[in-house]
Amino acid sequence: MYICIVKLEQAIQSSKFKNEVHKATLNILYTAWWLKTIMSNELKEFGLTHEQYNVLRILKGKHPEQICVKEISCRMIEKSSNVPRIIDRLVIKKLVKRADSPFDKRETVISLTQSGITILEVTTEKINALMETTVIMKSQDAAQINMLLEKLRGTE
Amino acid sequence: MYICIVKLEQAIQSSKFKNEVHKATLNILYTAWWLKTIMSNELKEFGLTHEQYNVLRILKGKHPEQICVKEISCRMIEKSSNVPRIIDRLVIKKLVKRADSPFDKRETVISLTQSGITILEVTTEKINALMETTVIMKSQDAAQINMLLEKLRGTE
DNA sequence: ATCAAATAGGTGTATATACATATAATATTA
DNA sequence: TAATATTATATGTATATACACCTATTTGAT
Repeated sequence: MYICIVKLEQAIQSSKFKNEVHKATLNILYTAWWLKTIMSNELKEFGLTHEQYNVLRILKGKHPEQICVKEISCRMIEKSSNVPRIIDRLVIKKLVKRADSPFDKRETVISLTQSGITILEVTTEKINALMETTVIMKSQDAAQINMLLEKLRGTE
Repeated sequence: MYICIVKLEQAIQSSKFKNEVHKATLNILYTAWWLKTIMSNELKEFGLTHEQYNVLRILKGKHPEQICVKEISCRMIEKSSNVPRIIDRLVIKKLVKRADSPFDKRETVISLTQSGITILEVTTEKINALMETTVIMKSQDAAQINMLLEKLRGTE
């Protein structure tokens, strides 16, 4: 328990927390940064950013279906990401392609290209392997975190 | 328990998680985004960003002592923030001031101005009030989250 | 004492976030 | 049906993130 308390303190060089709830918010923010940094490090090798990877993952989930920009936005972890511009960069790299929607001319529909599929498979395998060695967590503890975080967010 | 499972699924419109650990990483990333959004919303009223607020808080912790840029960087929640430029904007708003270090001419030391102190007091009070109504969490649950997150990060 | 290495801070560039606005297409409703 | 509101996407601007590189200063080794 003492070691745990030390850790966030070391990370942000501070030990003055108003209370456990305040410390938990800082701990969540710090842990998210830590996770993103680890993943981005791995993605860098493939010229992908964390957000670009998130978009590719979302497209994979429905592949070979095409998905409109709006639907991708809804599924993003960070909602305020500017999806059209992330797509711009993926199009330049030929990992996704844009097309007009046949149903609604306002919509642009996006789908993975073959090289998008390939890069996604390789990176996902790499990231999964990395996560297994870096994020050491029992399934039971993970379930506990899931429960507590969702309790924390309450009704939203 | 069922409600909890639904929540992240709703947030990112997905229910396909490899396992509880994978779900936990997404839950942490999403919850951090959620927390930042709530806080930024409140800070917006004062023309501050989340990161600018973080720098002001760090300066407050040592006030009236001056702190060098490097030390501020070490204490940031998001380590890769570009502190010199965040300070640029705080200087323009006259919330902090720069000075040469008397000990090491490479260093720039930063301190809060009176209006920096004032804005920090007002915003902190606002954010604390907001957190108390938004982040509904028992001290015991918070302690549990702290323990689990630090366990997850392992040895770093 | 001098030179090489390390350190602190700043700057440049690409990408992302946050927010406002613009534009075209669709839906609504008077 | 014509006029209006809404929706989907794109774009513009300020700030932040990520990373490389530059300069001045200090440290350390010989």
